[in-house]
Amino acid sequence: MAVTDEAIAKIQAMIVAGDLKPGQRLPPEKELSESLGLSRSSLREAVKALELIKVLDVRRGDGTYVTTLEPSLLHEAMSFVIDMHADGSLIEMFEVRRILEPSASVMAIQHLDPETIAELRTMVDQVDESTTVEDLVAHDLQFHARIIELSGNAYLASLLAALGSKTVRARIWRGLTEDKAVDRTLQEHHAIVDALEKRDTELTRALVTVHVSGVESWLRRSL
Amino acid sequence: MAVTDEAIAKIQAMIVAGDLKPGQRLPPEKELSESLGLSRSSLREAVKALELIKVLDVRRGDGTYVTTLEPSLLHEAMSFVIDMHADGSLIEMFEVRRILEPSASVMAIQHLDPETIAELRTMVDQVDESTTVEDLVAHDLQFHARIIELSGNAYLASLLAALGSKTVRARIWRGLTEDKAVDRTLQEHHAIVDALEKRDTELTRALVTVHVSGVESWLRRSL
DNA sequence: GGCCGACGAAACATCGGATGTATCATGGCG
DNA sequence: CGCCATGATACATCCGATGTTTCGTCGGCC
Repeated sequence: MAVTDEAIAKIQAMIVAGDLKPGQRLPPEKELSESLGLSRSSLREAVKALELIKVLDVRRGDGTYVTTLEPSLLHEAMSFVIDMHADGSLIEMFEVRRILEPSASVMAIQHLDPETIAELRTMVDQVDESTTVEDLVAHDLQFHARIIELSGNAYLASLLAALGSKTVRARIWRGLTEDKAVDRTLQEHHAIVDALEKRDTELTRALVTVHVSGVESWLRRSL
Repeated sequence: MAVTDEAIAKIQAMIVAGDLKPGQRLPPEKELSESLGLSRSSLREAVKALELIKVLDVRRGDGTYVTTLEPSLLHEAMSFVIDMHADGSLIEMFEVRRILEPSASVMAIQHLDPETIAELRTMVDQVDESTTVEDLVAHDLQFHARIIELSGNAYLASLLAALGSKTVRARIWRGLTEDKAVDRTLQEHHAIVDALEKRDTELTRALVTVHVSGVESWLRRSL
């Protein structure tokens, strides 16, 4: 194994072992490279790799820090990969979303309070047929993200966020709007909020499933 | 933005745009660094980062290639992050698995043939109470992986593979075996194969849910 | 006494080149 | 025809120099 890969493994090990805690600052590059037994250049390659997946946070002129290592990390690491795939694999990603999102929405019911319901309703009311495509995409993203976040499971939220990443969703919407499916989507969003408010788990699950499946079938037709 | 980050973005863009296709070889480091307008050292940092998440494959003495970019890429990117978390977040990860795995198993029914059933059955029959812990972990991993693979959705398989990664599962098993839950696990594996053979979707879903939940509740109790 | 700006130390950013090593294709030799 | 030596190519690693950013400190000013 290359020295750089060893360095990556060692840094990871230090984090897992707790020698390096979230938020903690790493020794200077020179120092760390010496203690790990490699050159500064090679160490920098290792650090850069760990920075890409958001494990380390390099602050120029200051130092290198371990990030919070929260579940949202998954989102970062995944979206980079997902954004590169897309297109042919969109259907498979939607299948996964169709499995996860209904359950996530049902889980959200446990954490709902009147204010949150109101917040969701306001969100849906802010858009109508006259809204621009960009705003619609933003709304859809925000609406689903908020509900998912309420599931209380950060990993779940992170996965779904990655699956519905901006790039991917924008591509879909561009096509969808042409078919005038906007009304239907907004209607469904309304219905979902209603079901959540009633704390109706079965209905929520069904509505979200239908909602996601709708886009999925459109996708299948148009490919 | 740092030149290295720009380079990462440019390479990613080239892949998305199709200028770099899977399997294709990149220009030599020197050449590419010149055309991207940075030094070889900096380019190497970019390449190393992309190599960590398995987007690029560097073959010493030969050249750097774009990988196949298959969905299994997700697994690589995710497990690195997941292996670093674990412990406190295990429950949340199991919640996600409990949502995904039953559906994946049901999807597998569509792709089952007699040979595959036999394969699964052999797998289960190969272990009993006298098996070592290591072999049990290996069996469990293999059993679930095989079923998941049969779902036909590579992203789904990749996600579940990452969630049930070796490290994570090994930790669980170590504790589970102490509670003599091995019999129960094997019994459940048998039941799952039976349900799959009968192509009973409801039963399969229920059995897998119970199976995963069993570990999950044990986890909750022991934390 | 407190605020603010200048200055210097610390740390990362980037570069260019030198040297080592693995891989592959080629051409000669048996 | 097949095997092996060899050279070209390309990545691996290191080193040292220089630029840029950030932060904390120390004075001076209000």
